[in-house]
Amino acid sequence: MSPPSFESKLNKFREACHDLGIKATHQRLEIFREVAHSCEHPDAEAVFRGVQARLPTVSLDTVYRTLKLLTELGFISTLGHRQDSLRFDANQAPHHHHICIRCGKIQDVSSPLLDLENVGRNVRNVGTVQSAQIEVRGLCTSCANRENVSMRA
Amino acid sequence: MSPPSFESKLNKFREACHDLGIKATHQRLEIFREVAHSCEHPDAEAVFRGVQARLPTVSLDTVYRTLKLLTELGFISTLGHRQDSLRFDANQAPHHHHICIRCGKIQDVSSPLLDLENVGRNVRNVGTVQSAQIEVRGLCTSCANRENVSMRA
DNA sequence: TTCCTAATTAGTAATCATTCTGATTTAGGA
DNA sequence: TCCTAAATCAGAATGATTACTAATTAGGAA
Ligand SMILES: [Mn+2]
Ligand SMILES: [Mn+2]
Ligand SMILES: [Zn+2]
Ligand SMILES: [Zn+2]
Repeated sequence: MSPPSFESKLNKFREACHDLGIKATHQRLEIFREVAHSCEHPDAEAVFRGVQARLPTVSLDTVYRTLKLLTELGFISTLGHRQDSLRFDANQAPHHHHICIRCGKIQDVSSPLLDLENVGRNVRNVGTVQSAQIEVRGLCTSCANRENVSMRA
Repeated sequence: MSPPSFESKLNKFREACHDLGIKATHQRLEIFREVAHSCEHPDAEAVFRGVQARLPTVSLDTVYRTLKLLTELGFISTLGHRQDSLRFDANQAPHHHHICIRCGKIQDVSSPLLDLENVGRNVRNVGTVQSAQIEVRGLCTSCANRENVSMRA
């Protein structure tokens, strides 16, 4: 099965807008088009520049709002995860991280799953490997427990 | 082998300062101590507050400068990437990324190495898994080629 | 101990991605 | 077509970070 065409995605987006009672504006459609047709993993500014060629008065704010909307609806996703500020780590052993999506707690995860040779074998065709890190997102045990308690109520 | 003690790391840092001709100030040592003794992956502000308890007149500027120094010297590392902007991806198939440390190019990497069940098994003790993403850093093929050419010169 | 200079301080300003504000436009149902 | 809430726009604000400034402190070689 080939990946769904952009046109079918666009129609899904129109439907979603209709279902949610939000407007399928030119801006929204063009912003989606811009991201969908890029293989560059563009940032908001790059999307803005691309869309500006077709909609000269589009505002950066609209680009940001629409990218957020598309992300929330699952039509696109973001790369990495945004935290409020840069964090520092004195643990220089190779390890990975579990980030709680509720409380923001970051815990170390060590795993033989991902050593550099193993990754290098998988990545050989795109480039060299200097470091690799897994970022796992989910609930930490205390947040997960709290969740369970409230579900039982 | 057990991880190197903080005292031995501290001595390495003192040596590095000596070798580089920079001063091993109280502030630098205390800031290193603060990060090294934290398991919380603190941000600059949190390090600042911690150090302030011992050095009431320390400045935030010094904390930032020292964290940067420690990172550049490889005594600590950073987590997340607050500097650059968020990037977006319309490829909704599960996949990972290779980020070129020279030119910033981001390429898709698909790998059976990391499916959610596999990760979940490894992470069970710290929490639940909602998503997981590998970020591999290294040189893209064109940057790696350029590197080779210049090494041959 | 002395001395030189790097480093620190307080305070302020610049930077840059992102978000907010308030006025204006527009999508799309009636 | 008309109408109105939703969306957009331009520009200002925000917040984390970095970078100044000029005066003061203090590391560490001699
Ligand atoms: Mn860690
Ligand atoms: Mn991708
Ligand atoms: Zn949590
Ligand atoms: Zn490259």
